Amino acid sequence: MPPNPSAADAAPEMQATPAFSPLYQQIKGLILQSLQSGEWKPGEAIPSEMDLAARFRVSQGTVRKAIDELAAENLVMRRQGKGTFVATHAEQHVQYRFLKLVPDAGDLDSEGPAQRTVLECRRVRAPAEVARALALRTGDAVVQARRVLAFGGVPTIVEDLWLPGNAFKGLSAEQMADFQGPTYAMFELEFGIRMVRAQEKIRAVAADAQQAQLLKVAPGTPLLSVERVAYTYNDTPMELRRGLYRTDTHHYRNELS
Amino acid sequence: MPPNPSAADAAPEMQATPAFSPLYQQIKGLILQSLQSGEWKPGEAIPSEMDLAARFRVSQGTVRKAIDELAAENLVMRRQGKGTFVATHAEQHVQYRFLKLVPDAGDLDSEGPAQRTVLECRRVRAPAEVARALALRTGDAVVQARRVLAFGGVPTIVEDLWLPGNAFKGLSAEQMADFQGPTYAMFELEFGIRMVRAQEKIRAVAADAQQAQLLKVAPGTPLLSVERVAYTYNDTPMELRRGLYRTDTHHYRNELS
DNA sequence: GAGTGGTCTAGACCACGCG
DNA sequence: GCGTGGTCTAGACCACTCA
Repeated sequence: MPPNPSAADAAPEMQATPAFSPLYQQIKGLILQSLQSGEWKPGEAIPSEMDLAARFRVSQGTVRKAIDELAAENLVMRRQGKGTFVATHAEQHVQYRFLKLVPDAGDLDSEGPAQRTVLECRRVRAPAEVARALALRTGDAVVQARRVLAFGGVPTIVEDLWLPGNAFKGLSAEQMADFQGPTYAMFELEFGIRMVRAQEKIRAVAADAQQAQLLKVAPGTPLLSVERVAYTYNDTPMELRRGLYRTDTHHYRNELS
Repeated sequence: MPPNPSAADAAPEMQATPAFSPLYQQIKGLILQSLQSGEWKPGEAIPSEMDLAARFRVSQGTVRKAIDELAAENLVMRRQGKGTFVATHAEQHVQYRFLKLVPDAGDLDSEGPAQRTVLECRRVRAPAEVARALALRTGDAVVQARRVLAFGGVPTIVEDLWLPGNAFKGLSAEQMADFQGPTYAMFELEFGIRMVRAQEKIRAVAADAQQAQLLKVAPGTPLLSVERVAYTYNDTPMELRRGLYRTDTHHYRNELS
């Protein structure tokens, strides 16, 4: 094995660091490419560690360390005795991977799934702010959707979604309403787009008249504003979502370490 | 080496799982005990991997995996070429490890450190709710403190702290105001208590008259209510903190994956 | 019992920090 | 140049799953 053959070959420009990249990072990159290219679909098993080791001509330990990192980033899931599987938003034991709103009391899943009401879903031109978040140009086509989520019959979340028009051609309100399971699971199945990580900006705001009506609260009620940008592989932003959460019976839970 | 000697020895009671525990987990537990007992102080280096391997009579790789997990939990910090160091809230390049409020624009540290105003700091009897959060009994002694944090002269956070009276004997308002650096760093230095992880419950609330005055906003202004329980080793709760954040110029940032 | 991930070892060598 | 953590290997054995 050449000690460090690939890594930074292209442009020998200014770099204080020689850009040393461990073998296992390079392997991780190769596996990531395969994930990205769709060589293995969400929920499927990827080849065994031995197979991958043979394929890349490295030891099993090196593949193992690469997969360890992918598992830590939730891109892949290991199951002892069975194999390593491509992560998916469907059939994941946590129903909503990115939703951190939990009921104040009672079991996490005692509520069951949310009841969805899709109010709107149409193609529009991206406003400047949306375009910026999605790395598009102002005026590019985006799909905009608005919906209300209720838990146990109580409307709790109203949210607006913006999605790049190119990637989400043909997305309809019916599709959003009828699909069983997380919306991100539908994105995987119907559009082949996998959300892999997200970043949220949280604020407290007062409900305006329309929002208040949708959530059945008094206008001016404080609501949690959660602005989320979700990314696919390669740090490509693929969704902007702005949710308003009622926090009288639920709260946003966060673990710090 | 006996294959699995320690682990669950004490009570052979009902357990569907034979409670198999890998060697590296046991080593991790031993290192954790040493951290807990204060054998190594915050900021100090722990023994090298080779030394620990010799001490516990295992291979370096096993120690390494144990330390890997401790590092992942931010209990310990590795620095290549130098050693492995006990994590500390002082001199950590992120000034405030548990504070996720960031300015909407500008560098994260362009604001500099917060200006603290301690309004109150006294011993009281724990109300039921506080006692529950801190695993005390109602009426036990606790230290209660209230303070305002300002950034660039703008009051942005008002927060109440509750600390177990036993562990924080003698904590004074002056101490809280005068200490340079994060409050959690003071807890380490003055009381030998290290906060290791925390859990937050976030809600949107309306400012009452007093809160509004302290933050110089109109009464009724929506504020982020952040209720944090911070834990030392062993999942022992050692602080309850309730902060109210202005979110007109700042936001709570969260990364999901 | 075969196949998968998980643990453990022992040894070699590399990158980094510091004297 | 030495000691530290970091990488890589090769091989043995263990725990889990499923046919």
